[in-house]
Amino acid sequence: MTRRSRDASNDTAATLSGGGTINDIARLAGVSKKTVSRVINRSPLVQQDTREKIEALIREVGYVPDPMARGLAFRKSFLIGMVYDNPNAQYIVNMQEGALAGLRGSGFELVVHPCDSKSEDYIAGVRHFVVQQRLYGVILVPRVSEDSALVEMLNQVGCRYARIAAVSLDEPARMIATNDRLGAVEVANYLESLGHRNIGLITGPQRYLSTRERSTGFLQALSKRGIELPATHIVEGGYTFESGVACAERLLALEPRPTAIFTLNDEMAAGVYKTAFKMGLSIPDHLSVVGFDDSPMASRLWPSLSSVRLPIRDMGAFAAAMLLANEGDARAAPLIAPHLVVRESCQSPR
Amino acid sequence: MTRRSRDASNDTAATLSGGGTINDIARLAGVSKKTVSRVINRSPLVQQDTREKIEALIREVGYVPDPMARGLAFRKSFLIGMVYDNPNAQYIVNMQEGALAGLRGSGFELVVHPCDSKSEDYIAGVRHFVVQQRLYGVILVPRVSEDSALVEMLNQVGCRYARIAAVSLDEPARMIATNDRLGAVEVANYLESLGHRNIGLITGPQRYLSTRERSTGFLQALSKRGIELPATHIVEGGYTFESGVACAERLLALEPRPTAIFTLNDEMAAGVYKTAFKMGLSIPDHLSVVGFDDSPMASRLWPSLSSVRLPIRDMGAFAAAMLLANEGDARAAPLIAPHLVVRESCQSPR
DNA sequence: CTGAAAGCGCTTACAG
DNA sequence: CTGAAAGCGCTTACAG
Repeated sequence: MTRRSRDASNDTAATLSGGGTINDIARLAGVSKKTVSRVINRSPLVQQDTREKIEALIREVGYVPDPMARGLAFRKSFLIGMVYDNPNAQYIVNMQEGALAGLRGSGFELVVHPCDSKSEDYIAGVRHFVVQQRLYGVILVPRVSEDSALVEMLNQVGCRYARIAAVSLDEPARMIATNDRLGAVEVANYLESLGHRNIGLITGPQRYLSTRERSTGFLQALSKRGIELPATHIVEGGYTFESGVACAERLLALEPRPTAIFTLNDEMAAGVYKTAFKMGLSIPDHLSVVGFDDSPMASRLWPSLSSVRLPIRDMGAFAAAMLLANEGDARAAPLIAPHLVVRESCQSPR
Repeated sequence: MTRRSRDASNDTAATLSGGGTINDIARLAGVSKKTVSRVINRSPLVQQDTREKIEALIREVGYVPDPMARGLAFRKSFLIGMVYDNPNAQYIVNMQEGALAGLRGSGFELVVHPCDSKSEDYIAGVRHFVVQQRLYGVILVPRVSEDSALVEMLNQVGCRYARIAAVSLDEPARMIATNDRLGAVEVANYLESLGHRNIGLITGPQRYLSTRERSTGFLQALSKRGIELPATHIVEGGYTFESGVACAERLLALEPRPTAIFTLNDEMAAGVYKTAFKMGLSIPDHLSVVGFDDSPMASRLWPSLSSVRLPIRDMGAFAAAMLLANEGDARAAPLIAPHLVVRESCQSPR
């Protein structure tokens, strides 16, 4: 009889559950399933040798607890959601990979939720997602991470979250600040050190936190080195290619013409390239350009574009680890530092 | 008493389950929970008016069945996996969006699983993912979709799948063929109609199905129009930017120099741009270029790159719908047709 | 067409 | 430190 049920559970193992149930382990170990449960959940209330015996058995049988059964009993799933409205595909994919790396070995999986933060009812959509799936927690990617109404809803339904944003917006244990400002400072120092004095800046929409942080960092650092950009040299784009083209047309019509342009993302930098080429200006001979994001395109443009890189994968891994940490263990993420990747798009003005 | 429990279940609704349990609905409707279960699962064995009453109640209360409880009883989760090793981030993000669109309203969610198909044990990784989560099904994206060992494992563990590949590799109900060949035919006809006769082709690795399909379509279509490419004009790249640079150097050293180059992805087309510019060749004046993928970069390059676009979002939606369909309803996806997006990178040879 | 019983594989709450 | 009972919210298998 015991034999029969073992065989049965092994057959099951081959096609369904991947190593029997908690009952199989309990029977094999000669303990109650509650004790096995304690081992699974790392309760300290298990005798050392009992624990080791059970752990060996679990490995041997290849037993993995069923997340749905655990979730049903816990009233929380073993799923982490990633909520995003970021149009930068590489950003999303890198973040996913990082999050999964942070989840590795925990039995948690990542479920994705793209959304449109401009639609009125996107918060209701996220709410439904979180509540129905009883998500353990969610990772909030810019720009949804900046939406306090979203965060309020999550607090209301009791869902944990980790916010990723250009600067800290929340308590450290729920926040990953990417310090975009530091990246922009590095660009300012780089351009100044090359000898540029007549510099143009193309920003994103001012309602974006990233825009405000990057602009502030850039302008303050220039100012610290004695360079004040006149208002004519700062134009607001829309983080799109087309807006980059249009803003570059305005900047490059100035007299004297700026010798360098910093765009707050790579999309707009590509737009600057287009305008410069159309005007017969060579990069970096006549114009130096720096972007932000280090998108795949940056190294494909010709000449290749110097750009600020954020450690997106690491950010995703920290965010995931933060969500899994116990309340007590939770600590702030280490300092995230963006850095400028120098390529071929800049030189000293002539 | 009835009142009290209603209130209680509403409190719960606010923070946890989003609208009570099956028992609440059953009590309110004055039926057994089994009958409610039949309504949820669209069983025909329910009287029309009973069904309507229950459906109204479900809407009113905002009841949504707990996927973990259902999954535990069904022995299958309400999760669809997406398994990929494709380095094209935009492809992945579009596919995710499409899959989610196909899943909308079904109560299913999408869980992602990037992997490295070059590593020896990636199949074990996918197996663990599928078995532990008891996935309902998986979407297989190129190139993992081409791996018959992966598919064999999935059949062995009894997991449904939908494969996306350049050409049909499986029974129609499990396959979404993207007909890459048709896209390449269109490019051949386009270049020939512009008057190009001396054409270069940069392929991907021959072990990739997409490469074989695209190459075949292109060469056959040219042949049909009386153009036979000599072996010197066909070079094998690695689908990378760098390989595009190197292959272009070889092609552009030929005498007479080709007037057009077709690269089997956009990454390599960007490499051709770089080589052409370095040699002082202007695009499209001296050289016409066509890519494949219609990546975001295609429209950002200067001049913008003509490229073949696949309806990736739709493919994802079809794949998801296919997985949810019952065995009987399952039917082949409609014909997927890639098409050439014409931009500024080609003109007649002079 | 409808329902009472048993069970999916875990955990919590309570004893000991 | 360990376990028996009850329960998480559903479904299957069996009756009627």
